[in-house]
Amino acid sequence: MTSDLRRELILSAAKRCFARNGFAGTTTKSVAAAASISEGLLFKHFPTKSALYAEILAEECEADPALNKLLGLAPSTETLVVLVRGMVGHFLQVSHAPDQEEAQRLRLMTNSHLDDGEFARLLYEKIGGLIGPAFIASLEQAIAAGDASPVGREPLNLFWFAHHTVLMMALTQLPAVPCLTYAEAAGLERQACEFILRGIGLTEPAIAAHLDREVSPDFGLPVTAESA
Amino acid sequence: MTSDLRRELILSAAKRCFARNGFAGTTTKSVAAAASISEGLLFKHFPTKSALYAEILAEECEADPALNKLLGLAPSTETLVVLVRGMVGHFLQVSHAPDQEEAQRLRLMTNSHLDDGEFARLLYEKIGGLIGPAFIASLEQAIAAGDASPVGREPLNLFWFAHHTVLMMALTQLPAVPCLTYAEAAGLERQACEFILRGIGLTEPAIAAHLDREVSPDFGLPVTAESA
DNA sequence: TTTGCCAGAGTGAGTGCTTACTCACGACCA
DNA sequence: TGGTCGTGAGTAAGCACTCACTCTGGCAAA
Repeated sequence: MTSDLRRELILSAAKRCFARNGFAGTTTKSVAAAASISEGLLFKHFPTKSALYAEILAEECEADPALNKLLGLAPSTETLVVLVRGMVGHFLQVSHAPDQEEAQRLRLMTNSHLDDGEFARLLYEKIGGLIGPAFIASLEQAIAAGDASPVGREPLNLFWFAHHTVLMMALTQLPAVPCLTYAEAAGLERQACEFILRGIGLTEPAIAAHLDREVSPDFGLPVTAESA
Repeated sequence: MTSDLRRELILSAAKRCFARNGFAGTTTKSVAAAASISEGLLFKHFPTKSALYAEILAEECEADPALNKLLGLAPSTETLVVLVRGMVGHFLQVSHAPDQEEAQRLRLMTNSHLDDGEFARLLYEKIGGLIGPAFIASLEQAIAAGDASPVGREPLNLFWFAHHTVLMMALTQLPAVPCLTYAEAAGLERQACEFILRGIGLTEPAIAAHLDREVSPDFGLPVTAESA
């Protein structure tokens, strides 16, 4: 097997381990076992456990393919709703998605908050830089169109409030037995969307009008930077 | 020194260690050092490291003194605003509070989400059981008074959305270098309150009227169950 | 084609150190 | 004098990390 391929396999296995057990809770032995290699070989590819972890975090900061189509949409109330809806839908799927890719990212992200926060900071900067402008532009358009009341001078904060709400929702659903059971789970996505859209200032009629439309399935996707 | 007092000192020291480093990242040696005793004595009081951790989590589920006055208030729009304002104020103080007591609780809570979630589940049940009814009653009163529009059939979910927003805000501010820097930090508390109050359905006039009032300093307190 | 060689993939039994946990024994006090 | 608070030097297991070694495939010389 080539060195590069082996590296990737190790990184993939290690990501699973670190996401599930945190840095201190993960042993190099367990990573080697997960990658089906000896510990010796592991250390041929990565000089230390820390270096391996650092590389995983760095890798998670890269790339974000499917997000771009969202950001390419023209600013409008509709785009704003699609954005929020995509964000909510994306995070609510985290715990159910089969590949666990997003759950791993959420775990790494949360672990970072409890650690030095550096990884989380990078990711927040990335997310804010990517989605922030589109969010703000659409919110301004919505205000201009009379679909939203202007609230406060810091629309980006509103975006973060929305992000916080759904990220924490996903976090409560992460364990095998969820930490929190929401009432009427069927309508949860809709309820969360409404809460957020009202929170950022959209009017009731605008919310009702846009949420009752069907949304293109293409848009129910990413938001933690990089998609599944 | 009496056995009971020693126990308490150990628990307090251990809580600090576990909160900062998580379970796997904490050594019994470091706990003993933090409590200024030998490891031997530590194991005289607690049979295993796990038992010590379990006791800390169990202890965190107890008691909640200053919260009761909030819950004793008559249901009303005013009470609802006071409640939300208290919740926001409480969580925004978490990272700045000198005693770190609340920061520790937040760390334990977050760690639980990444673990089996059992501790978080207990705490959510407790919080929901305590504050939920008061929140719902006040929201219904607000609707009856015309201060809020009725939205959805599950008001408790709205409470959790609000809780999520502020808990995540606190989490981003936990590391020495915050993960996220909000625009216009001075007005942040106000902005978060407005976001939440709008989100749960309060009308703009009602929000403006109640948020512009001064709030009694007694109410800026707890919400994670048990106060500082 | 065969032979000899070598770079690098891969191993597993180590290394010393740290970990959770124990135990024999002193210090203090009713 | 017995109980219990407290210690510090253990122990075995587990940790991150190393090293001497084998195996394999490709390639140039014979």
